Amino acid sequence: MTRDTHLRRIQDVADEVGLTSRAIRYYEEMGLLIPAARSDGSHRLYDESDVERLRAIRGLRDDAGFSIGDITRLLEDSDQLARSRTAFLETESPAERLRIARDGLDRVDRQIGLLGDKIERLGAMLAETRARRTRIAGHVEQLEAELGHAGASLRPVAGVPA
Amino acid sequence: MTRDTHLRRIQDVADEVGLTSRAIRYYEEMGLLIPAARSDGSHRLYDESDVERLRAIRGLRDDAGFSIGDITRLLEDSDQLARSRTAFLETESPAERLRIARDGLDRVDRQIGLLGDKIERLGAMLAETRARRTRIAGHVEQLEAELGHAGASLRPVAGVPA
DNA sequence: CCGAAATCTAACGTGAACGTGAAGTTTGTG
DNA sequence: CACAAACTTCACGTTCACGTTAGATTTCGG
Repeated sequence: MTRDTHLRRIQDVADEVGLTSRAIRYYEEMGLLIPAARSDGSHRLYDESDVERLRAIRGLRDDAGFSIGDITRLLEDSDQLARSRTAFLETESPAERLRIARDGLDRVDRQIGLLGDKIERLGAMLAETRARRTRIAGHVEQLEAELGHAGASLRPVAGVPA
Repeated sequence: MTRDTHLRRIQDVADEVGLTSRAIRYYEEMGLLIPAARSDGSHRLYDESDVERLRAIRGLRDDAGFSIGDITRLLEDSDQLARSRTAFLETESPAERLRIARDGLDRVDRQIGLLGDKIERLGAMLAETRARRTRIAGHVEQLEAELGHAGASLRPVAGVPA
């Protein structure tokens, strides 16, 4: 099971995912991730799953605007899901499997709910903004028609006083 | 033009929009809004447009997760749009009107871009999560079928050892 | 007009999310 | 193996977005 475990150091990883090394250490302090390994000295060493986790953290922070606390809870749910998956595969009892799967379903449903709510509210804002755009675009079109669609160079129009 | 100018005090407004009075004063410090008036003493007095502006601020903060700095820029664009609208209505020159309308179009397009990007990235996250949900739901369904869809009360199934 | 409640300004306090040294250790390279 | 670059662990500093007194007005109900 020991893979081509290509381990990387902190600054390397930080550069790739767009975080600072300090931020990564901070997330570790907050319990968001533990590096896959440490060197003989004690330098942090990250594997590819760590990198993906950091990418997810950055996405949730920058794109979704979630706080570190929110992210902690979301990832805890994800982690529990992963553990559930392992437990699921290791048990033979269908009843136990069902219980685990149902628990997992609840967790993803919570995540979907959070994301969905956020998207919905943002969508409402976007709709309002688009409505304004439509009105303005209408003005522009009509005026361009009146002016004979003269590009950026506007020449005076007969009958209109300066 | 002097309307039924129903002016309200800060705590009243704060309660309605779901902010604290301190937060409202802070937004004023940051230049986000100036109350419609002040009393003979110097208590802040807000009109309905102020209330709507505060509601917008709260939405951008809580729903979209924008920083106060982001919100400042977004509202500056909106304000410029409003001023453009006034200027638009007050000028007779079609050329000038077109220039104003085109400027407005650029501004709403920027806003739409910001919101759209955010929604798109959130949508990608949601899609991933939904995909996971589908897999888990499949497990649940299959297991429920195997178990004869016994609800929450699980009774032992013949042939399955404890 | 008077007292309680609300608001004012001004200033300091706070939690989150890191930034920024300092001082010592580890690692890769010539 | 020498040595600079990268890393380590503290620990204090900073910015943002307000919270929290403090002390002085102002407003409102009776």
